[in-house]
Amino acid sequence: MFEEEQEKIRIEKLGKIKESGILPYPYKFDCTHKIKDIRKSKEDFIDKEVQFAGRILAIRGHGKVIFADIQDRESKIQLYLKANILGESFELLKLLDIGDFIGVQGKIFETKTEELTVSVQKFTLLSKSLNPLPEKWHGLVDKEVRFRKRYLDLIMSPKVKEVFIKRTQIIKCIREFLDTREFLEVETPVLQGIYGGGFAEPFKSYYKSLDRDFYLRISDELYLKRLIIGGLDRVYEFGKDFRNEGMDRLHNPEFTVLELYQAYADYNDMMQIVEEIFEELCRLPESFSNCHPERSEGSQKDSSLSLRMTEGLEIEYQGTKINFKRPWKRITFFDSLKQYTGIETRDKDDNELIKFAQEKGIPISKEYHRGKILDTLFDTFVQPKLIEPTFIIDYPKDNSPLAKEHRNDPNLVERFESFVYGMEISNAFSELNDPLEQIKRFEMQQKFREKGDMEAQVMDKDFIEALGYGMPPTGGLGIGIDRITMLFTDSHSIKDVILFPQLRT
RNA sequence: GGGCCGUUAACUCAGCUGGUAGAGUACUGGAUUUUUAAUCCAGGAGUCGUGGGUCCGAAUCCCACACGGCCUACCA
Repeated sequence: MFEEEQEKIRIEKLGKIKESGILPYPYKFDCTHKIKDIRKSKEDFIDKEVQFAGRILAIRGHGKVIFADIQDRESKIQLYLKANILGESFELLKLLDIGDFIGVQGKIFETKTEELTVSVQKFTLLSKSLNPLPEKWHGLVDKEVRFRKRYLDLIMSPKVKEVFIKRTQIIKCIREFLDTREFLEVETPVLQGIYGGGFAEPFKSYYKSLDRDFYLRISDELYLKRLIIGGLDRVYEFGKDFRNEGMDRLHNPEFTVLELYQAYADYNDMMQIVEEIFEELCRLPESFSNCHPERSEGSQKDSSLSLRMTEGLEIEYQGTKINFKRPWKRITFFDSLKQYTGIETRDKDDNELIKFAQEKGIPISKEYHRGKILDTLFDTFVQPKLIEPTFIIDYPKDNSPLAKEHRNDPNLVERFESFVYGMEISNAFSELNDPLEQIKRFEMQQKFREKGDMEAQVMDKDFIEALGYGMPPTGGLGIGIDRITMLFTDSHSIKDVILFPQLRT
């Protein structure tokens, strides 16, 4: 380690720093301000003394004067370091490098080019860096390195920082929304003996003490419902789910989901919650970009990419304007299929459907049960067309073993999924609370499983027992946090909104 | 799983009709008291992803592998 030319030079500098009795890695530094505070009301700060800290990102030497740029979490400011102000310590600047953390004390002023600047009276090394940072102009471009060394990405690109700050704001916003409505935030097991609540292959692990296989959860559903049974009435959990499947632009093997359950509510109430949450998210302030200094013209690929403000209830995603004004469009599952395939799938038997799919060049295995065939048709013909926020409602029973039968049609369940820009964003039911019916549904899944559908859900007897004690009518909802973060940060890939996305190791 | 593209200095890239490497940034030394992709002068820095093959000679051509990107398929 640290055997590159530049690293050796820095280690030599580190030695000199130590020799001169300076701690290269001191313990703390008191800041009176953050850089964004200074930028936000710069008139108030002119000639004022401030003390703050950050990482050096650029150094421009001019003999007896040195300019440097220093960056903290939200912002950046220029330092003016002058020999006859700093005296002897001016020489120590030679031992500093781009990448080092320093604390500074100085007065705010504007240069003749109107750049907000700190005239430094005193500086303190807070951490000596040994590795050189990526190039300042192009930044870090290589996507692999960006994901593997996200810290470098964050240092080099304000846009990336902005995305992840936004992500936190989104979660916080939803949490406040739910807390206000007296939902209780809870935590349920990630390690589960029986996985359930969704269709997916799990990650498998092994617990030595119990000599038993365990699974990483694919969903929080069955545990949260147990809490509804327990009388907690309104619960939610932000959590990671894990699915042992491929990864692409929209899928990461571990991903963040919000699930919430509300007693005495149904799926119509859940639709309203989705609409309201998105309305809140559209109102989130841009707290970051407007305190970051403008980049110069023609600079950096991302000068034009700074997160766009939402205007009213409209966002722009990948060049398309999307409006979240209530009410969102609602179409039943079968109507949407009819609209986009041109055929009434409800009237067709399985063989006719398979034939139709094959004529359209969609590979469908003969073993598919009806639900899966319909699902495939939906994914192919309908989902990509759902750009504007849309609720697809009233799904066939086969694929929804945890949803309650539709009040007007025994072949359907009260379920919806919401789609935006062709992406599935949420999934919700009027929850099935009839224990005997739940047994039947699990048995049906068991049959699918025996026929080779390894994603069919597994019978969970303990859950049935819990249901046997009585669960009130309940509405349940899951929202994909990664995907809504993509929407609100105009990110093309899920990897752009997960700090450390899964990569091959 | 399939297709296309990529992997060269710490970073961003050039070099690819085969003759064993080049620029900018960064770094080092020097000049410079309002610069901001600072500028000017000088300099150091690369087992050209890995392993094979063809050839007198491979960053360059061929094969395999690894990692990545985009698209596509699967998986909700």
